[in-house]
Amino acid sequence: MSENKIAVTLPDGKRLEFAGPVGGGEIAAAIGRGLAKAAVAVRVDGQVRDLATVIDHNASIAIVTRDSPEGLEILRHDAAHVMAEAVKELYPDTQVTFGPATETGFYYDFARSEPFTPEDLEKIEARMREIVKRDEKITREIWDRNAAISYFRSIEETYKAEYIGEIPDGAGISLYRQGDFIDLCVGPHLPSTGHLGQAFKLMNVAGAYWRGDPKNAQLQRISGTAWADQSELDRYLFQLEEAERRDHRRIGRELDLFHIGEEAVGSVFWHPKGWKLFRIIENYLRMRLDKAGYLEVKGPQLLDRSLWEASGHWEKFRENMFIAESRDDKVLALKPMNCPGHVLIFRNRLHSYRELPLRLAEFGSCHRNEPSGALHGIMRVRAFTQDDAHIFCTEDQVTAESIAFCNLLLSVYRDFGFDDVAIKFADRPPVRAGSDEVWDRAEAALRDAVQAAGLSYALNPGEGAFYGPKLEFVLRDALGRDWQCGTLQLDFVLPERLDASYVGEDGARHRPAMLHRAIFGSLERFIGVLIEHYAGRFPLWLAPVQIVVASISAEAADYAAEVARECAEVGLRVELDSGNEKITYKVREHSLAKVPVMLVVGRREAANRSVALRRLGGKDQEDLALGEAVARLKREAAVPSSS
RNA sequence: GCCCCGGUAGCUCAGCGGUAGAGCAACCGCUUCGUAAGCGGUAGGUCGUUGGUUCAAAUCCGACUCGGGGCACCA
Repeated sequence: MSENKIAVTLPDGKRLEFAGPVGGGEIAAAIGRGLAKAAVAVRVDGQVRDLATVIDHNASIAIVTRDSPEGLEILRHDAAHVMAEAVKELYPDTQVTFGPATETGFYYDFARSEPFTPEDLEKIEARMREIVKRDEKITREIWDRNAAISYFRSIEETYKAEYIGEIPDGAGISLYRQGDFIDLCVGPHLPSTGHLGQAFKLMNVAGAYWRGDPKNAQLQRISGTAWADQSELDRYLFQLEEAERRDHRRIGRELDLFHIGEEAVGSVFWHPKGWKLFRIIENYLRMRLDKAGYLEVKGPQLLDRSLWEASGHWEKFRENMFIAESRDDKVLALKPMNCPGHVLIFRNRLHSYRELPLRLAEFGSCHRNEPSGALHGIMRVRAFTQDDAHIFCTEDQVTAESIAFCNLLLSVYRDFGFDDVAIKFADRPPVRAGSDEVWDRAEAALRDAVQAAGLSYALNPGEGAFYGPKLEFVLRDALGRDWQCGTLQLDFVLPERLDASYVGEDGARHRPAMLHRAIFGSLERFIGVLIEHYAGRFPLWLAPVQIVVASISAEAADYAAEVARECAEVGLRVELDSGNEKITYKVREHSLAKVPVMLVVGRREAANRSVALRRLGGKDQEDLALGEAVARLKREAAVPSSS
């Protein structure tokens, strides 16, 4: 009898003994009633399992609750199953395929000849809520593989049958049953559909390929969001609204920064204020690059086909290049990248090892013929400006140059208010140029460098550039969203292909290593990120219009003009509003235009030669002498890292 | 590129078989006013383009185009 005893160890080290094999639910109940209620699964020796799992050996146990990360994932996965059940009830001719949890919810891909309409989504969501109320028990069953295949074939679920056919033979096939709905699934799942709760919402329908391959059938993906409770759901929905309010396309229009039109699909028409912002950012970075020992160059837009053939782009990326023809029948391409041009500049004369590292920088206009579906505002365009540079150096210098670059990049990001930066290391992709030996060296060198810089990184396997491994720098914005902007790529291939060399200490010619690097990636995209990060409320040094001087009545108009002149004289970007609107109207108008500072002047200020300084969104103003206000604003508007 | 949804005045949107409307913005007056919308008036649209159905199309159908949400892509 005593050998049947089961002892479980809880996360806090406490041990519980049971007379025999025991279910996860019973363990939770033994610990406490509250826990039993919140329990959705059990972790047995590190593996998350159904709550009903019977533990028949001594094990370390943790009860997974619905609000834990694992619990939430199970809940979302269940939401997908409940949705599939609802869809099968409402539209029995639909086939289910695959339906996982996502970061904020879940989706399920369905095969159905009729498209799902928004009204269908409402019906499906309503049916899901019913299924939750039915509180159907969810149970796990292990089937024989062939039995499972013929079962799914018999109910005309050909995708499921196909998928099971590819699961390796052996352990049996795990199925989950809830009500009349049976789905192939490894689990784990909630004890019953009632545990899902009602904090979910269907969001949209979209196309998705079976197994992500465009050659396969296109399925209909219904996605939703699901949370542990209603307040979490509400918070998420509010976040979505906030993201919409900050959408750079909306703010770009509201602040008159740029527009995008069908006359130039995928390109940006920069308006005066947007272009001012662009130039502020470009000049800031130019200043940083000058200080960091870069040399700015400018290469041609159109380059001959032969160069792209030599670089390898013609073979690998021609689909994405805009091709042009000259009148003497030469074929040229608009550059999609700056590197071949920089190599041509480098090898235009012989270089000594004493000149290395040589850092050639360019604000390079690049054109890439992106698929139409990929375009998105100014974030993903066909014509963009890279803050590109190529560092030609010896292999020995790679580490030091990489460290210097990482530090420069982090410092630049900080100046823009981004303190949270993640790094990914992308190693060799399946399709690549260069031998495995070269890749071994390149990957090792880059990894050494990032480690030497004292930075931690996550591996991003197979995502390197075709010519070399890369570091990707991902910044997190005010809404917690990630944006990949910066990159550092090590390349031993292109110098070889385009025959770049330098004369070494030994008098012989050597191949330089080449570091491709960008901090913003694309100026257009980075500006889009900035707009959303700041919700259009730029810090003073970035704001296209820093100050509006607004007069209260016509009497103060002359003085207002003088104030504006004083501001402009010290280099502040200022506009004058001495129109005959009421001050409340002016305050509202310039607040909506997100101008950081208003200097309000009326009869009183004109008499005292002072200004009332009002900050964007502020309630009260500060009365200052004109000279003091100007001096203070000038100080505040200083470009960071400029002194 | 693929699937679904959409395109009405500069912007936000109503109209959804009987021939185009509102608010804001613009323009013109009046108002000179102390911190997020003073008042009045005027002008503005071949309803994305194009073909079809109909006595009649912004409205129904097709194609194209642009945009949106995804998928795929992202050197």
